[in-house]
Amino acid sequence: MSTAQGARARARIEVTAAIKDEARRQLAAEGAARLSLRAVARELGMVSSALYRYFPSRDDLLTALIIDAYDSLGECAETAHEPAADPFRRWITVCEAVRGWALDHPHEYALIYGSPVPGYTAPEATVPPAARVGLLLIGIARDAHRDPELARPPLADELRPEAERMAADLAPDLAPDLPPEVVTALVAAWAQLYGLVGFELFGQFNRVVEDRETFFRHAAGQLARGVGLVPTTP
Amino acid sequence: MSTAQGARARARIEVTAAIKDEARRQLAAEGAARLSLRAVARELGMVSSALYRYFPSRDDLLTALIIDAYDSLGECAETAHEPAADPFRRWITVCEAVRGWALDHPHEYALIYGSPVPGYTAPEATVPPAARVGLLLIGIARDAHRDPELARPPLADELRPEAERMAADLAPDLAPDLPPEVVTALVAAWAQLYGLVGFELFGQFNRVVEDRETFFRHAAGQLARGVGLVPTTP
DNA sequence: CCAAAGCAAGAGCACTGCTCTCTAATTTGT
DNA sequence: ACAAATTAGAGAGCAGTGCTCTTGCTTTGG
Repeated sequence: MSTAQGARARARIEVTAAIKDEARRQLAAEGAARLSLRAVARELGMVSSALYRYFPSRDDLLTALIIDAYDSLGECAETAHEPAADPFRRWITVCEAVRGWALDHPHEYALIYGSPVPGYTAPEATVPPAARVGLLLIGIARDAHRDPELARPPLADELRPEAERMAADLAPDLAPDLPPEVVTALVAAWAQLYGLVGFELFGQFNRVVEDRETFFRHAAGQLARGVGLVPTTP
Repeated sequence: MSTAQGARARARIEVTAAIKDEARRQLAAEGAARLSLRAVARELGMVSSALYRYFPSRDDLLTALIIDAYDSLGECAETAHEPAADPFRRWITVCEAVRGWALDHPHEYALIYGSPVPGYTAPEATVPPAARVGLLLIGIARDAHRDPELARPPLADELRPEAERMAADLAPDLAPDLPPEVVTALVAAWAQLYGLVGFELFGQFNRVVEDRETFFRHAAGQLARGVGLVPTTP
């Protein structure tokens, strides 16, 4: 007797998982560019052509790994998150979780936030998992800005009219309840966070920054300040 | 009659240049991962093995392209730089030059600031050209902080002792004449600048930021503020 | 002027992604 | 329960890759 879905279907999801596991191992060991379908199949004791029943191309395998990586990072950040703490602490915690995950999974981080594989465009399916960390940060800012004591990040004085229009275009779909300048600062901080992590990960800080842990904590704190999570202490 | 170095030597540098040119064309057209030694040789009408007389491996060709890219970016930033303007304007100009170069040369930007090629570690020769933009930014900050009116970026209050030690370790070799907290802010701004550019370039801002030009200018302005290039206007 | 060094060419190895055909097993419809 | 349809795996094969080695030829330097 077989289960509702039949033995074949179950074998399929098992093999699919095994392929992804082995592919992830090779990814972690060698990097995305050296991930080889044939090597994965070889390691799994199957012939390479059989693998194409599960993933129609190498790019499809990579897409699956990308989605998993986004989810892994998102889950890591969500787990680390302490919703009860104050906004500043929450912000730092999430940022450090992102950095920690990146240091633990450098090749997967490179896969999702490094240069995209040429000719490869991420399908729509990657969007929701990719947004998880961003949503977390938005949530922190949202909670924080219930407190009227907090500073609003100022728009640069120079080109305020343009900047205000830009910020207004930016805000609505993303976080309608937050002031436009906060959303702007948030998006910038989001990108800058990945700049910090990427530079550390890809070796740009070698021989420049020694105590990277402290440096990152400090920089993340400044980002929080930019988003207006820190009360102005004059 | 041949020149001092002989015809053979001249042919060598010509062929070397032709190889790099063709490689750069393929890089721009297809990206680093699809750059093929054989294709370069084919396009140049020579056989692939002949190419190894000029570049002992594909990685060496890539290294040459990386150095050229760093130099191209550095020169672009230095050309755009207006040493006579005020620090804020100088900062913005250099940042926008970096962004512009990145948008014009996406694959070359990905090559130098994206995920490193697996197993590839940049040789020492890449360090000086890679530092050009950084030195430019340091110079701007140095000039700016001759003005005592400018704000010093504050260290985060939370962990000031650690942060001060970190900043002190960071400063000496980089810019001994600048206050440690400025150097810290500078290094962070440097990384964050590349986070902003990378996110735009690699599509992370799709459907999020529409007016990217204005957004970037604003964010770069905030970076300048973080480095203390803007007088505090209370 | 002749040996030494530098060069292009070709063949070849081990590898890659991917397609095709063929066989065997399993699921499904009647 | 049995035939039909679907599906998994195996193998051969194609076009491409980086790279090495050997073979002649040309330029160079003593």
